Amino acid sequence: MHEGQPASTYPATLSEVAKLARVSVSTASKAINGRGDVSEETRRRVVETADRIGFTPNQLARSLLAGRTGTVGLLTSDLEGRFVLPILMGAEDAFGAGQVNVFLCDARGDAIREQHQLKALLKRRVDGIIVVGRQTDARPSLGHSLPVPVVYAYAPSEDPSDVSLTPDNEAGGRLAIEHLLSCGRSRIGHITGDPSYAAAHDRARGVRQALGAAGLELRGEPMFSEWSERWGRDAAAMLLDQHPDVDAIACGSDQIARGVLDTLRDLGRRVPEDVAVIGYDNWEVLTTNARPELTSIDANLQQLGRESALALFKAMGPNPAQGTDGVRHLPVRLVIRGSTIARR
Amino acid sequence: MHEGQPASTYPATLSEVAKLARVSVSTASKAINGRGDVSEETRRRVVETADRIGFTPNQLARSLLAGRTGTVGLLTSDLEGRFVLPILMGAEDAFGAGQVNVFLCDARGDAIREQHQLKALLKRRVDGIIVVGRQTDARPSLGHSLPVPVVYAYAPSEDPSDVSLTPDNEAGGRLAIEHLLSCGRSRIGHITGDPSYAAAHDRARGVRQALGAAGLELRGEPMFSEWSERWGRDAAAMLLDQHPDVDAIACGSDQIARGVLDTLRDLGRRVPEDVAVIGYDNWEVLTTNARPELTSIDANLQQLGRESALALFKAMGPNPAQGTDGVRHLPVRLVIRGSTIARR
DNA sequence: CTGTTAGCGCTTTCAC
DNA sequence: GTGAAAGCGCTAACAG
Repeated sequence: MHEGQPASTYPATLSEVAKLARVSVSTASKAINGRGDVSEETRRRVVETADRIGFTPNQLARSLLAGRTGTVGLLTSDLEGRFVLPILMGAEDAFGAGQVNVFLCDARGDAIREQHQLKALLKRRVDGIIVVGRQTDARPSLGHSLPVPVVYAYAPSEDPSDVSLTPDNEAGGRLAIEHLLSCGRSRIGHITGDPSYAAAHDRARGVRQALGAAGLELRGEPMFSEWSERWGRDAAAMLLDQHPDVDAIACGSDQIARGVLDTLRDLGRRVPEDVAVIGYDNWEVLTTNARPELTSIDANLQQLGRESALALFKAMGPNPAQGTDGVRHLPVRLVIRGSTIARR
Repeated sequence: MHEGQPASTYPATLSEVAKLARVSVSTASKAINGRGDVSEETRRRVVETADRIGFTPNQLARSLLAGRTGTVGLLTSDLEGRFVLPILMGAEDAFGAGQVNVFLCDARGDAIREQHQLKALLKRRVDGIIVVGRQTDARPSLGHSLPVPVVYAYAPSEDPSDVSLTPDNEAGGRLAIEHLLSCGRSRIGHITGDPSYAAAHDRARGVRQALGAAGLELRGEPMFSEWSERWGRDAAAMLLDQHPDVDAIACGSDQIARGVLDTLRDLGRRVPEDVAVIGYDNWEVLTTNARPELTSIDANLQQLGRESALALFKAMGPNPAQGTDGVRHLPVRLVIRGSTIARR
C-alpha cells in the first residue's frame, strides 16, 4: 500500500484516478466503494491506480452529499481532563475506531466561549454533541433548538428532558460504607471536600443511608472544606481528637484520603489495623502509591463515555428513542486495596 | 439572536435564506460574509432572515471549495493526557479560538491503530497534524509522503528532517542543580525513574553537567528504577544509608520526590533544613499537596503546545519556512516552593 | 448593486 | 458493465 505523494502535491481526486484507469468517475467511485456492478478486472485496475497515486477519498465531499459527517463534538469545561479523557476514549470505542472522529473543544468554563465552540461545531455539521462538565452539579442546558442531539456526561443538564449520564455518587457513598461495615468497622467518620459540589453532598448522603440501614450513626458530622491533601491531614487530626475511637474514615476523594493516611501515620495509628481508610475516584497516581495502597471508589468513567456515545448514537439514528430522557446515574465500583484490608 | 429551529428540522441552507429574502444565493452569500458590494438594506434583510430561520453556514461546503478545512489532527498515544491536554489547549490558543478545530485521536500506543487514525484524518482533509507522544524518546516518523505538514510534540521524530518540539530535559537537570547550589547545597544525590526513558538519562546528564561546572560530584550514581513514589521511598532510604551526609536530592519526577519526602520524614530529617528536595514535572496535584510543598521543574507544556501550533501554522502557510526543521528543545522553568527554601 | 454561471469532489440515479 | 448527468451547499468569477 503506497503512502501517497510528496507533501507538496495536491491530494489526488477521483477524476484523476478515473482518467488514469481509463474509466468514468462514476465507475471509479463504484469500484472503490465496492458498490454496483463493476467487472472484476475494472475494479482491480481502478483500485491499483488509486493506490499507486495515493488517492484518499475526500470525506468532505462525501459528507456534503450524505448529509452526515461521521463526526462528534466533545464540548468540555474540564481543564484537567481527568474526566474528559476516559470519556473520549470510551466514546471512540463505542463508535468503532475510525468510523467517527471527535472534535475536542475546551470552553475553559466560560459560557461565551462555550457558545462560540458550539457554533463552530454546528458549522462543521457534527452529527452529535457530548457535553462534559467537571463537576456533577447540574449545568444549564444547551437548549432544545439545536439541529443535532446532545448528551450530557458527568455534569448532567438542568433540564430533565435532556439526556444526561452521571456517576451515581450516592451509591458510591453507600458502597464505601458497606465495604467498611463488611470489614467489621462501625465507628466511622466522613471527611469530604468542597461543600459547593453536589458530589460532596451526594456521597455524604449515601454514607448516611448505608450507616442508617445498619442502625449506626456517623462519628461527628461530615466534614466539608476542600478537595486537598492538606484538608485531609487537618481534618483527620480534628476527627481523631474529637472521636479517638473511630475505626474507619470514609473520604470524599483520594486526595483527602492521602492526607488522612499521612496524619494517621504521624499519630502512630496503623492502617488498616487500627483505622481503615477509603478514598474516592480511584485516581491511580494517588491510590497505588499510597502507604498502604488506597481502597477507593471508581466512577467507571470510560464506561460512562461508552454509554454516552451509545446514547448519542441512538439519538442520532433514525428513530431517536424517546424513553431514554432524564438523568441516568451510572453504577460505580469498589476497588479494594490495602488501606481497608490488611495484606499478607 | 435566534437559536435555530427545532431539533427535528433539517438545517437551513443558503438558498432557503435567499429565497425568503428574495435575493439570489450569491447575493445572500455576499451579504452574510460581508463581502462584495451589497446595499445596506439588502444586507440587513438577508442577515435578518438568516437569523430568523437559524441559518448556520455549512463549513463542509466552504471547505470543499476553499481547499482548506480549518481543522487539525492531534494524534496521540498519551493515554493519561498529562501531556496532550496542555498541548491541546496551547494549540487552541495559538490558532485562535473558533478558527481551527481539533480532531483528537488516541492511538493507544498501537502502530496499526495510529495508521488507521492517520488515514481517517487525511480523509477528513485536516490542514495539519500534531503528533504527541508520551515519552520524550524519539519515535518513528510518519514519513514525508503525507499531503499535510506534521509537527511532533513532546516525543520528537526519529527523522531529523521532521519538525519536532520537545522539552529540554538536559537544561531541566541543570536548572534543578543550579537551584540547589544557589541554596547552598553541595552534597547532592539523584534519584530518577525508568532507565528505558530518554528523559531519565537527559535529566541525569544535565544534573552531572551542572555539578561538574561547579567542580562537584554527585553523591553516588544516579539511581534508576521506576517513576513511582514507592521507588522514591526505597531509593531515598538507600541513598541516606550510603551517603548520610547528603544535603539535597534531585528527583527525576514529582512522584519520586513525594516518596523521597516521605522517607525523609520517617527518618526525622527536616526538609528543607537538613535535606532539600526538588521534583520534576510540576504536576500540581503532587507538588502543592506535599509536605512541604515541592519545588519542581515545569516543562511549560502549554507553551510547547502553542509553539507546536505555531510551527504547524507556519508549515501550513504559503511558504513553509524550511529552516525550522529538526528537534527544537524548549526551555523549562523552575518553580520554587518550600522543599528547597524554608518558608517563614 | 444584483443575478447567472461554473465548479469544489464525490455519489447516485438512469440510460445505454 | 459502464458512463453521462444531476446535485450536495457554498463561493467566486463574470455579466448585466
